[in-house]
Amino acid sequence: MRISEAELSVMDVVWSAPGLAAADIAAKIEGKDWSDKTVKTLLARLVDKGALSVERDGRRYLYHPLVKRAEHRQSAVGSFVDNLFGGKASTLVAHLADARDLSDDDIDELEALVRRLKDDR
Amino acid sequence: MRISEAELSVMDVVWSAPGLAAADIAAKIEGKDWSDKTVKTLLARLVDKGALSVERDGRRYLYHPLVKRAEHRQSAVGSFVDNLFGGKASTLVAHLADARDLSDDDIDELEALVRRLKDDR
DNA sequence: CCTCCATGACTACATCTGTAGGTCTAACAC
DNA sequence: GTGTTAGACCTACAGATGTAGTCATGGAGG
Repeated sequence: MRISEAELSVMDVVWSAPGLAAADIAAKIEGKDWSDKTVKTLLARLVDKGALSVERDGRRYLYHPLVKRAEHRQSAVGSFVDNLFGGKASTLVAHLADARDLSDDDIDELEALVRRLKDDR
Repeated sequence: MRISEAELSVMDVVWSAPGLAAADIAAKIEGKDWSDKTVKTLLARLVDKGALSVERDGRRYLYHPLVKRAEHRQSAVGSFVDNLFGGKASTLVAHLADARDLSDDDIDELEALVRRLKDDR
């Protein structure tokens, strides 16, 4: 189940605040100047795809995520690495360093990850 | 300039062997069971987008990359991090370990990379 | 020369995406 | 109870994408 870029903006809101109605979600979307109709369409598509569930609340619907953000991120990272880097995660990371300046935090995080990985193996 | 998933398979071949004709490229595409027409269409679209250049060779065309693989990877990684991880590279990295089993090689490379990054800062 | 085939050129078409617009209905304000 | 309106429901439509098919044409082979 693929979640498109526009849909992802909607999911982001639902993930961080589950149980909102369409209008509230539309209001909380940042960066995009979308009509509420647009947001409704995206919500409907997400429900269709099984990414969101709806709960009736009087005359409105409240939206809840059916897929977890972490799950989605994981599968997205997986296909991304496969598509662009022939499945080699280290190649991705190498490009990450070029693509954007890694912050000290980023580097620390990487280091911690490496330590964890080495302990595990 | 966005390169779609199918187009990327074509680019992969052109990147690793520039200067081939359409039929040869089609033959070298792995994993996909595409008609040569499909490959031709993708090539045409890539030329349109300015990702490939053509060089006439008698009655055929030879294809050369106009964008470098590394450049494309970098910009793709950039948008990916922005879209999915709010621009935080470390969040991506955190998910990397879960998304796929990293090979020992991957881990070694990661370690080397971290060392380099730490030296630089 | 005439035929056949490899290639290019153009066309096709369903689906997905981004981005809305209209209509209908039920609840809320009076 | 009647008009107003928020929200649901359906429809629209252009561009991107995946996946090909048809037509024309210039060389290669006989």
